[in-house]
Amino acid sequence: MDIQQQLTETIAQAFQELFDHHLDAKTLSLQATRKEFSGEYTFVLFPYLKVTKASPEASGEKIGTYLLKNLPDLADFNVVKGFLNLSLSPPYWLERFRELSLLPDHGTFPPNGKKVMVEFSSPNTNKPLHLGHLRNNFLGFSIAAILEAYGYEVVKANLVNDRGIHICKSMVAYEKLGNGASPESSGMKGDHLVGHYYVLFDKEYKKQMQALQAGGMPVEQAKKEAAWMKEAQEMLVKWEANEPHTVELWKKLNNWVYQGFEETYRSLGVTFDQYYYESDTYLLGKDIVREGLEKGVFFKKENGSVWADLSSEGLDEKLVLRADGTSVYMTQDMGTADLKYKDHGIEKSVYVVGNEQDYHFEVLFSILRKLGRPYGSGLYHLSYGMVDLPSGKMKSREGTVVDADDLIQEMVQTARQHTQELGKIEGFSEEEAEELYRMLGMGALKYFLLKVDPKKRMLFNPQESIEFQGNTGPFIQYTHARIAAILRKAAQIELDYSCDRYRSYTGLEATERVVIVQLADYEKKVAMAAEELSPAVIAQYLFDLAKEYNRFYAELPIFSETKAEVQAFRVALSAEVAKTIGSGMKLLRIDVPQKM
RNA sequence: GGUCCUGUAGCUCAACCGGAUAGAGCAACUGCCUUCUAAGCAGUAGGUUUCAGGUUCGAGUCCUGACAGGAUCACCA
Repeated sequence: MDIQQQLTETIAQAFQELFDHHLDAKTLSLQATRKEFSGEYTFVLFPYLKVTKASPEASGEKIGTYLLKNLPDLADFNVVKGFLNLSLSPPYWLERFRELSLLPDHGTFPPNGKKVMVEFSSPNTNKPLHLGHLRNNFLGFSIAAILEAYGYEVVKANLVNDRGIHICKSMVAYEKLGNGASPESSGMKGDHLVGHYYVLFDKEYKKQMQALQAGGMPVEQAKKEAAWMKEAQEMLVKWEANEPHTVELWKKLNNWVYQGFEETYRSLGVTFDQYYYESDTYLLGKDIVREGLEKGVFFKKENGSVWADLSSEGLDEKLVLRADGTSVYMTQDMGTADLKYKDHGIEKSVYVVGNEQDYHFEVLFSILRKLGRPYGSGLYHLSYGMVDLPSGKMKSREGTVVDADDLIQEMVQTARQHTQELGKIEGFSEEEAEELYRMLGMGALKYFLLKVDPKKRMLFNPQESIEFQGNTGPFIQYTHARIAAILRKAAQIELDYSCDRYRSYTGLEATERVVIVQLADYEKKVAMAAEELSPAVIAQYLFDLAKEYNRFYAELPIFSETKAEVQAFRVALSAEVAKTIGSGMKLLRIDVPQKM
């Protein structure tokens, strides 16, 4: 039985015997003891003073004494104000550590037989990826790993938005100004090339709009009347009508974009199990509209448009089908939800999409539940905040975006420069050094974007760039590399640090105990990260673990320690920390080096 | 205007879902490399948790109301 459970049950017993009062152990909770007090777990007495009919101090003393008598693993207790702090014995912690170190995959839960789909990335094919997409990709890819560790079978899906007016804009500009340019002829990556024409479209479009307005046309009308916009609209109609030339152009540009994306995904290390394309799914969902009408979930207005009335849930009416019978975003999202279920039989579905679409997903999920979909209760929107620049929001048309490819390159370059300045690549081959720079640069970038609570907006300052010291990816990677050096040395001197070598160790320093307590918490953190869909939980945990380990590392000697059992224990402790860092960083999809 | 989210140290972020004296990192300052990697460790300084009420043994956390920032409210995607 878990020690916290033992403690709470014994506390319940104490209440029974000392105060003749029944308490359900499940309602009792312990909290971690704050650093400045001694103990590992704390029981808060305030809520029970009416029962004990004594001062907090006296109550604490009584209960503490009882626990001490009845729990062999408890070594000591103290009462500060209304807080009963409990210290478990060194042998308990040592045993706990031994158990952990014997687990082959600490922090990995057994399969729960359930299937979850994580949809993320989902780019538009009219422009390259930027910093905001990076947050999305890292979140989605990481949460997929976390859910897998938590026992789910995970399908990673990418729903590519490859059609629509925005693509047509790039197509129009390319036809007018492209002169048959290609990635090969221009030397540009495919997605950047297409994005370039998207920007050109916008420039020309603005010019045309201004000209019309100068001629006295109202803004709204000018927006629609501008020549290029009309052409883009026509292009969209032709595309939907399967007009060969348009489709061919569309395919050509999209393929360039896909090649560009593939390259970016490769450097991000992101992969998918399933691709969906909106060009295949945009017509789905109309049958669901029919079904909803029959079930009375939707209703038809006089002009023939179909709506969902969600006012009883505090939402309002939402269009699901236009009067002309064509679909809207909501229609195809309903259809795609069914398709996902049909393809994979998932009971849980996570959509990694920015919080600007909170309302959309609230409505979508509500509709699907009303329709009685079997997967309805397993729908989650992992809503994340925007990445802001000091100048405010990123706007692709205004050129204030931080391009993903550029940023990756800069990060690797910064890592290269930093590492070389520190003179840390002795004995590295050229390839090993490059591999390390990539690992550190990407580690810094991923950690930077993942350490913040996904729900919150975050700020990225390009001037200050991303740090390599303090609460960063490289700090954790560094801790891992440090330990790897210790393990190499242990191997070299053939030191045996298996658990029976340190059984006789009784001292257990405070810093050592702190590290063990932290290690023992790992599994719980994985569960929390999975339930809250928050990689930040893991990131925060790893930083704390690394920090505590580094303190231990600075305070206590290992190889110059004379007692064999102490030496063995400290190496074993180090090895376990490295294992946990490796495992946790895997959940963040960050690689860790053996040397740096 | 309606709805939703956010507001914590100069800056970037935590705070285990109501508990102790609100913690880290960066930036600043002071120490520590002849012993396992100083991308590290120890320390100093930095706070009326936007404001005003309320709930209770106890509030950064819950409720109400201001204020500030953001998102959203299209027969757009």
